[in-house]
Amino acid sequence: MKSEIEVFREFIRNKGLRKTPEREQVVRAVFAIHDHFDVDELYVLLRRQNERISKATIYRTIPLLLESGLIQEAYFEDGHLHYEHIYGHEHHCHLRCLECGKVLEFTEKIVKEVEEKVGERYDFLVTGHKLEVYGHCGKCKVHK
Amino acid sequence: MKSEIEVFREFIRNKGLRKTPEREQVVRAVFAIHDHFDVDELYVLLRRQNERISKATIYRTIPLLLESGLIQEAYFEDGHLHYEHIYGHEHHCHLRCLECGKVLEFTEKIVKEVEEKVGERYDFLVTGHKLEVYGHCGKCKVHK
DNA sequence: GCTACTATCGCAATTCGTTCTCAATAAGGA
DNA sequence: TCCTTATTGAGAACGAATTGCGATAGTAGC
Repeated sequence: MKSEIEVFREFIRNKGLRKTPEREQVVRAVFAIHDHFDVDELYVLLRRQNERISKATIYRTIPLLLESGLIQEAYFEDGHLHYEHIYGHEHHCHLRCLECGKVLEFTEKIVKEVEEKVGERYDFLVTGHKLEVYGHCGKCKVHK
Repeated sequence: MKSEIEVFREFIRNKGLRKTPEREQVVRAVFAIHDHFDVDELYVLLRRQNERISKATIYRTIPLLLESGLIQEAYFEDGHLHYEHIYGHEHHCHLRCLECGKVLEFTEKIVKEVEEKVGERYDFLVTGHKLEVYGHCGKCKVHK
C-alpha cells in the first residue's frame, strides 16, 4: 500500500500542480494527528515544529487533501469544520455526546446497504456517506 | 397535535422567557419555508413581509428553536449553517449531489436499528442521528 | 389598568474563521 | 542555467455570527 505522501505526490503530479515542501508538511501533520483536527490545530502543530508556514497555505492545501481522498470533513462545530484523515483507515461513523461533546467512532456495515438502496431508488451514483448518531453518553446520562 | 407556535409558546413559558412578536414571526417564517433555509433567507422573507426585524434577533432566536426541537441543523455549506424545521415531520436523511449541489430527502428505517445497536454497544442514550449520503445524481453522472 | 423591573429589541461595533491580494520566491520544463 | 508562472507569506478584506448598549416593551405585582 502506498504511503499517504506518495498518494499525495501522485495526485499533485496528475493535476499538474507543483510539489512544495509546505504542502508536504501539511500532509505529514495531518497524518501525525490520530484524531479529528481543525486548521488551527494543524497550524499550531506545524509552528511548534518550527515550520514557517502560513495559515493561508494550510487553507489552500485542505481542498487538495479532500480531493485526493486523504481526508474528509468530519463535522462542523465551534464555528468551523473539523476533519479527519481517512486514507488507510476503514470507513467509520461518529457517535457524539450532546453534553460533554465527546465523539466516538464506530463501524456499521448495514449503512453500506442503505447507500446501495438509496442510490438505486433515486438514480444516484453513490460515493459515500456521513452518519452521526448523537445522544447522551454513559457518564452524562446519569445526571438526568 | 399542537401547532408549532403552541409548542414554541410552551417552551418559552417553561424557560421563563418572554413571548414577543419578533420571536413568533421567526417561528412562522421557519414553518412557512418548506425546505432547508439559512438565516439570511429568513431575514429576506420577513423583510418582504414588511416585518421590521433585525438579523441579530433571528440569530438569537435560532438556539431557542433548536432547543425546543422545532428545527435542527441540516448541513454546513457556503460558509454558513442551513437548518430545517422538523416538528411534525417524519425524520429523514439527505442525499446530496456533489456536482450540482442538489439535496434530496429520503427515509430509511434501518437507520433506526443502527441507532439502537450502537447505543447499546457504547452505553449511549441515543436521541437521534444525521445521515447524509452523497454522490452524483442522474443528470450529473452522465457527463463522466 | 398602572407601575416598576428587566428581558428583549435594533443597530452598530466586534470577533473570528476563511478568502483574497500582491509582491517575492521557487518549482520545474526548456 | 534560465524563464515562466504556480505558490508562498503577510496582512487586508470579507462574511457569518456574536455582543454591547441605549431604547423599547413584556409581564408580574399592586
